[in-house]
Amino acid sequence: MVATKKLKPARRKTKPGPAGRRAQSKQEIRERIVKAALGLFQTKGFDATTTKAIARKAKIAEGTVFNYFKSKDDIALYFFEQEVDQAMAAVRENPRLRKAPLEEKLFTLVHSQLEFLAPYERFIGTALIHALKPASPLGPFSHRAQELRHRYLGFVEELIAESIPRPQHSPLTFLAPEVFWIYYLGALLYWLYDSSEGKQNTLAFLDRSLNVGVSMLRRGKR
Amino acid sequence: MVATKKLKPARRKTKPGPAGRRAQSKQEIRERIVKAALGLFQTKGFDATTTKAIARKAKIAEGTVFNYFKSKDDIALYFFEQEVDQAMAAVRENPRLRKAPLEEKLFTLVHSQLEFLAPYERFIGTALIHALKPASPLGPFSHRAQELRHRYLGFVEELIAESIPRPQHSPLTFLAPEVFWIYYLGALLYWLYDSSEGKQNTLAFLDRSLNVGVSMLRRGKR
DNA sequence: TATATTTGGTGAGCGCACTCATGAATTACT
DNA sequence: AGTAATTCATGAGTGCGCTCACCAAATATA
Repeated sequence: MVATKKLKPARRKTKPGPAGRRAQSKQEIRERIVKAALGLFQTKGFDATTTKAIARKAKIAEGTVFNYFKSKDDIALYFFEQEVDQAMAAVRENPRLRKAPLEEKLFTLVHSQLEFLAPYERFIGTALIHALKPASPLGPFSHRAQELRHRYLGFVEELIAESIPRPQHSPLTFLAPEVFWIYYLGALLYWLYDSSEGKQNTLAFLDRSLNVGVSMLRRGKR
Repeated sequence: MVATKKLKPARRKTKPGPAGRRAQSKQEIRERIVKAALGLFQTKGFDATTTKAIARKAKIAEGTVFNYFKSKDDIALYFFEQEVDQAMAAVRENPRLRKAPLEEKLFTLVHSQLEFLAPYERFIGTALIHALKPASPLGPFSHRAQELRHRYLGFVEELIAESIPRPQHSPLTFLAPEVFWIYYLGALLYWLYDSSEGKQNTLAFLDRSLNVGVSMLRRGKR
């Protein structure tokens, strides 16, 4: 029963400095984890990145990662939350867009998302593959990602509502946000494989397809 | 090559057992695995079912499971393949449907799928949760499930093509199979939570929504 | 029948994501 | 200040899905 175990006294690196308060340190560690994880995701891919490696790079114990994120998928999800929030804010806070046509708002939305993702292209690629696996808790239709998706769809619905007058609503209008969600996934794939300079092919594709889509929405009254 | 024959005391190793042929045994084991897995999925849920338990119930070693299926997800996928194939066959082989309107064919398709799934409701529930996780390799958008999804979408596209004349094709028609895929997922969820007798609410929902959807497709020309 | 080749079941073992009892560092209370 | 209460980093441990070297049984070849 009595195990002669090497009990290493848990040594904590006490920063002698005017050590930040708890909350401060918490925020800092959270950022260290995200930064370490994103770096590894980008260089090694999502699956090949272990939580142990993330912890090592963030200079914390492996278990600590799970004090901040419920799962490895959650770390990636956190990143996508930032991506979506940032893009929605970009649309909302642009006064020029206030009275712009719907297709322009949607273009800005997707464009902002892609800009945010740009530095992490490799990560996005591996994460998307991972996410599209039928069992992925990170997937674009997953339970875990539901809240984020819901927020995004709600926002798109809002944009549509303020551009398409009520009486024109058709069953298609009701489905539009869902369709747009799929559309965004398609655009992401297009973007990932777009090797044109500055991803201009993707931008052109967005422009054209959004025009077609929105005009279909307008015509589709009743 | 040149045989230096050695004479050894003959060792009879042949077990008098009714040794089945290899192929026969293979098929049998495969079925044992599927049956054991489905049983456990249904009673304990997908996640809570371990491959060890499946092996134990199928009376084989754990490793053997992976000689027949690449992963645990693949076992579930195999089940869904049967489901889809069966439903497509039900539509194809029903002569009455030959000249029936599109909405009727689609209704039969989905209805057949639901009938097949009926005895495994609990399993479907847990599997769907599992599958909708962003990282699930079983998920409805996963890489692994891609082939099955492709087959299904191709079939739906065929049905649409033989009902909607070419010149009426619009961008919407192009997207229709993808939309229908989402629609099917929605219907599955509806069905899972439908506590009405004989799931009649789901059937009514299917009837109404397919009528609306198909007529939209017809009107949406050009 | 005797020997060579192939098939495929086996289960210990691996690396993984994730858990948990522990106790040190911090905060709250007096 | 001292002391109690709380927070939370820690890392060995757990159980998982899955791999692999092994070798017996089945089959092919003689």
